[in-house]
Amino acid sequence: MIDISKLKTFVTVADLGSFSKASEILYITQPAVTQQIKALEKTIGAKLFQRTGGKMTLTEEGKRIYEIAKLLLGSYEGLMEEIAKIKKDLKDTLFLGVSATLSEYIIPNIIAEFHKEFPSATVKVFTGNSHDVEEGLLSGVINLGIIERESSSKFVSIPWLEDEIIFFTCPDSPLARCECVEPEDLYRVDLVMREMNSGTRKIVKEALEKLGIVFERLSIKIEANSSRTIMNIVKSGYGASFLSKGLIIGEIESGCIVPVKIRGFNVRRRFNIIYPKSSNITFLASNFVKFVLSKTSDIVTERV
Amino acid sequence: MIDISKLKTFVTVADLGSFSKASEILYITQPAVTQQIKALEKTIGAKLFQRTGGKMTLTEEGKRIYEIAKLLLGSYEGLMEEIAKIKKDLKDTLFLGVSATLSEYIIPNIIAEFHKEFPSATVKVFTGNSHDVEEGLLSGVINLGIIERESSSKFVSIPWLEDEIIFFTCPDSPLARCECVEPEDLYRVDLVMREMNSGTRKIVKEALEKLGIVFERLSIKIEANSSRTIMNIVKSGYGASFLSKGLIIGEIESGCIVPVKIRGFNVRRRFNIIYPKSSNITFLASNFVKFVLSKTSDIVTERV
DNA sequence: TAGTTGCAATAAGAAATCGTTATACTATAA
DNA sequence: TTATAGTATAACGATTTCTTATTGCAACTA
Repeated sequence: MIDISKLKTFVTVADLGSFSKASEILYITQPAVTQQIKALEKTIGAKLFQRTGGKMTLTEEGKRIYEIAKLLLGSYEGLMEEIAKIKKDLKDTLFLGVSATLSEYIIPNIIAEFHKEFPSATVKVFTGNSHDVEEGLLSGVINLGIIERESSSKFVSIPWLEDEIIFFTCPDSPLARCECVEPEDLYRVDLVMREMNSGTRKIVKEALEKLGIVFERLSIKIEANSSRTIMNIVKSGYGASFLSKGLIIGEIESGCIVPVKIRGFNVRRRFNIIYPKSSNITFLASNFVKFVLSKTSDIVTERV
Repeated sequence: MIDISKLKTFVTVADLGSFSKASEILYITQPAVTQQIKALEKTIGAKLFQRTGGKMTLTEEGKRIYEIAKLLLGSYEGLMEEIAKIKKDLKDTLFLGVSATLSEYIIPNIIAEFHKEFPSATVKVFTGNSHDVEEGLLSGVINLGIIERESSSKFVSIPWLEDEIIFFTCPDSPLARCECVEPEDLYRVDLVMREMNSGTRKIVKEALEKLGIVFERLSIKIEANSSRTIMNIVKSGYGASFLSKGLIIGEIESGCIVPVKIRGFNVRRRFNIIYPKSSNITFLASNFVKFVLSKTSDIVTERV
């Protein structure tokens, strides 16, 4: 298979009429040029240059190859330009991998503000569970992840916002009148829950089991993978559910839903900003981290 | 510098959606495919494939590269086709390097007849002195040489026609009446000669010097590098000259010019068909040798 | 005519590349 | 859970392709 660099050498020699001059331009030694041309001539099966006299001139076959070689080198230039563009684009792009919960309340605002400060930057958000985010980070598809739990030792973790999971129902529900219910009362409530693999569901399950609840005995009548869907279901008068405080704080304040305390139930978790230890953090990603921490430092310190 | 084979691999993987399938088509192992794609991704600075799921699908960057890569591979195909054409053309072409003397009488007929037997062949004749022919053979520009003297040990020599150099003048000249002249008589004759580097001149000079003639004292009034010019000059009544018998046999028979013997002057030389020992003789060249020897075997054996 | 100079070819060794085998990892299917 | 298919990784060997050093050749110059 013919090498592009050999063709480049060939064209350069043809243009300059000299092996040694070509070697200077190509930053290789003259014997390397000789060898490359020789190799080309061998694969083509014809002399490409006339060695007679002071200048190297193309043979008839050399001329035929020259024309096509220039075309091919043109395509190659195009390829390299496209690669340069891609590199530039990627340098200006921040790929965020964010858990479903976060992507719905804090992150949109932060991205909007970040974009004001870095107008040339493009931010792309992948929403997925913690595992997806970690995988994306390792494969390089994602620059920065924000997940709801501690990550493995492969990642650098920066603790960020604290999040509280709240039990809530609609104002019409009998539960809404209680200040505080016992864990066992939950068996008598129709529950709306996040889907099986959800981090929220997992942490709620663990917390309830610590309080002696057999999770499987709860009457989970509806499952959904969207927090907003869940909230709307409860808001419209059906059952109760668990969600991050940040997601429902607006609705609580407007009185659409009512938070209910469960005795002994106190679930707080901290979101972590993570990136792989193995690869360096990108310029944009590091700026995003700085930006995010400065914007939320008051909240973080307040709750730690 | 990006390798064409890597691009070929990339496009194949993209088309098939699988590393292992691509490896089969490309006749390499699957790890080789992995490595090539990885190397590409490293130089481009972006993932080209999404590894999620059963199929390998192009990322956005992968798609951008894919389009250009196909263009480039197209140019490459064009290059390979042109190379194939060149190889075919060269296979059907015989490059002969022939001395000036020969190119004027024997060779044209032989080529014409050879072409009848090998109609698809193209024969190209370079006329030049022995040195030029040897150089052309070594550089590969010429496939077969026919020269007037023994060649160096770098070449295979096949003895061919014997040639005799004849002294002649025009019928009106006083010399024309002599059956045989003495070498010293030449000092009194105006001579027409081939140019300095001519093989004919060289061999005549040597032969005359053996007979005691000081070559520089001869009155060489006209020099020409064309045998035909020389013959025409003598034919038109001026002086005398030396030329190959084959070149003037027609004119002798028609009485336009008259051969004159010089006592002790007997110059015969044998043309040699030569090709480099280092490189193999081409198919066409070998057929040409066979053809030429069969056509002239009667003459050759007769004179050996 | 010999010596100098410029350029290409050759030789030999070092470094990089690339493909191979063997093996590990990771999903999906049974 | 195991089996299987497909990809990733590791290590080694072969090839390629540089490099430096040297030779060869031709043109120019004294």
